[in-house]
Amino acid sequence: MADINEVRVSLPDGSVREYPAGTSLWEVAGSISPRLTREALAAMVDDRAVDLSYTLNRDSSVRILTFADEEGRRVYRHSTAHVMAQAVQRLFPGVKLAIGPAITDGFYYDFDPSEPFTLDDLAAIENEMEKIVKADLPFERYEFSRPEALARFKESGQDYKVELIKELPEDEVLSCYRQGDFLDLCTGPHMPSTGRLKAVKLLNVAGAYWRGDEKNRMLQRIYGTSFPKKSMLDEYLFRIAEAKRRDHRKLGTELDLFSIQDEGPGFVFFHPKGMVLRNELEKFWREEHRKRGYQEIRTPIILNRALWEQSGHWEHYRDNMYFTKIDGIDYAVKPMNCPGSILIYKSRLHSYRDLPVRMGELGLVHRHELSGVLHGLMRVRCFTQDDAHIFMLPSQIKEEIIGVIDLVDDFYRVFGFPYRVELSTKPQKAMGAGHIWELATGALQEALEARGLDYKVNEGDGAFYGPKIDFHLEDCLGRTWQCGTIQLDFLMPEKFDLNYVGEDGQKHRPVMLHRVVFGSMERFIGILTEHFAGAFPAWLAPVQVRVLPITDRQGEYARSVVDKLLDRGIRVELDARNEKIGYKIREAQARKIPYMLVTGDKEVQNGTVAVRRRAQGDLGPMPLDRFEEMLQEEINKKVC
RNA sequence: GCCGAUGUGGCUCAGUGGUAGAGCAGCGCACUCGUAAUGCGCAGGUCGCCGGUUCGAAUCCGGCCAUCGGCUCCA
Repeated sequence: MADINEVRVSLPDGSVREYPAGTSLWEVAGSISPRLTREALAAMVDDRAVDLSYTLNRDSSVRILTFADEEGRRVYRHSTAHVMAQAVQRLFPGVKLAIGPAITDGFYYDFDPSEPFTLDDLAAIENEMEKIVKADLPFERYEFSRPEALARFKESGQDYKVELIKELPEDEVLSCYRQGDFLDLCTGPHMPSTGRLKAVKLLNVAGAYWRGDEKNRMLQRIYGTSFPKKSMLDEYLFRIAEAKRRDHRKLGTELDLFSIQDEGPGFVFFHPKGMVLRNELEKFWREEHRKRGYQEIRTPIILNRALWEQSGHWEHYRDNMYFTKIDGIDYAVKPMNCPGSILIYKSRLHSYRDLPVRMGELGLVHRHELSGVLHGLMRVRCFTQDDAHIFMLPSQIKEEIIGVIDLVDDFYRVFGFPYRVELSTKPQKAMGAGHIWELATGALQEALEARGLDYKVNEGDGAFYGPKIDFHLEDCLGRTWQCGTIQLDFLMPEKFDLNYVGEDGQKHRPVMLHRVVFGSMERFIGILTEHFAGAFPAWLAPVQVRVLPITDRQGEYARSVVDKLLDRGIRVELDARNEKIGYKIREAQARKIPYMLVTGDKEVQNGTVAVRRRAQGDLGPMPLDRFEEMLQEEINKKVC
């Protein structure tokens, strides 16, 4: 039995240690290892994050947090945000403070200054922060009652803090943290002192609404990040630079894949090379869907307003739609493909024996997005969904969902994308009764579990007509993109009075499933471009081979090589320009063409080609047939 | 839509009140060359658009358009 003055502390490694009551976490860390003492930032005590100065007065489980822990990083970045706010307040007296949380790779703080910050201000703020770091000011925690806190922040004119305090529960004890001359309302915890900050970088300034609501005042947000080692910061900055280097908008121009012109903001022009990519993706898509029992359809882009009223889009989606009039009658440009698909289903009678009916459509949809959110191929105003609608018996739900999950898995595997799954439930602005939503959500959940997939639940993030499973794929820089979704829908069949004839000869209601795999062809091409940094695998590469004669003596032979490959369906170009071979290779590398075939006198004489592979360099000479065989296999197997 | 920044030849960028520049790409000529840049020459821009100030505007002012970074990961 432990002494009443002793507390038992269980540590993450399963060990239990005893300390005198009143021992601080600082001391606990010290008793574990000197390294932990150096690196400790805060701690988790019984799953609550606290400062190292926190003292233990009862048995607890303790985990000391360092930068290696997710929670530790949050503490580190949040403390950095406080230091930045202190620097800003010193340089811009009278600036009002809003909030300053840690985010995934750093932190931000929202300010309400009299003048917007400029990029030059950032350097000055960084300098001032350095002084605060050098001074190594301790972070000290204070607790206030609500009235005390209110009085304090009212007096210093911190209106946003006052607003925050007013929203907190009446009886709550409020905490503030002070470092030197700076005091901020904050739950904490914080690192022990400002001297722990080693590498800080302020990244950019941007406008942000108070509480993210466009009805509120626009504040000035400063983004930054921090690390305990300069090398870690450098690595992070390198990752940002790498992402910039891979930007699909830049590569799209360089590789002549697509453009977006002032004449059509948010509307993409696909150039011939981009079209090759698109067509290859579509070819792959069609083949895989055919194998899985899908039929392809195409429905009109403009349809009568009455259809959209019936589907509920008029009520729920009007703000994002474009409208037109034909012969004095209202029409809408489709923002989704489902109503069109439904009209095809309804065009004839269906027997239960026909179900499931799987109708795929590469459907062009238009959606009005705010001008400020447009972004290359990733966020556009018109895009092609690789859509499909499955009409099925209620008893087929689970099997069909599993079928789609398998399909998505197969697709992403081809490109080498790992992915995460999320389940989104009933939103605020939803159509239909609660029990139907429960039924639908349960079916999705069951399929996920049957398939043994881990998933995260997003409460309230579903479509207005049903819950959904989202697939978020991860690219080579660790960024995630939402692509595939599966949405279960009991409502559209109701609204459109869909039915099938059952075994009993009576009419019954089918269930509908909406799903996409690529998501949008445009966005998927953008993601692929960044993922491969423009160096597409051979099966997708707009140009697969470029033939490079060394002098114009080999022009005729090079031409015959090109013709032969063209004849076999290879995408090949000839570079017959009067340039040195090094120059031609350099350019072909820059265009990220997978294979270069150098043809000089030796090759003409032996009837071979000297193969150079984009990634590996010179592979030496080989007969053209052997090269072609090798390339065909690489293309057929979709080697990445 | 809102805040801030930006807009100069196909691309990347210089030029802050006095006759529009460079590199790359393109075209021509010479060289006929073996695995990431041969040399010389030529052509190419109503400086995003509209208006204003001025003897004079890419440059200063106003409006518009487009692009870029953002617009709750909540003390």
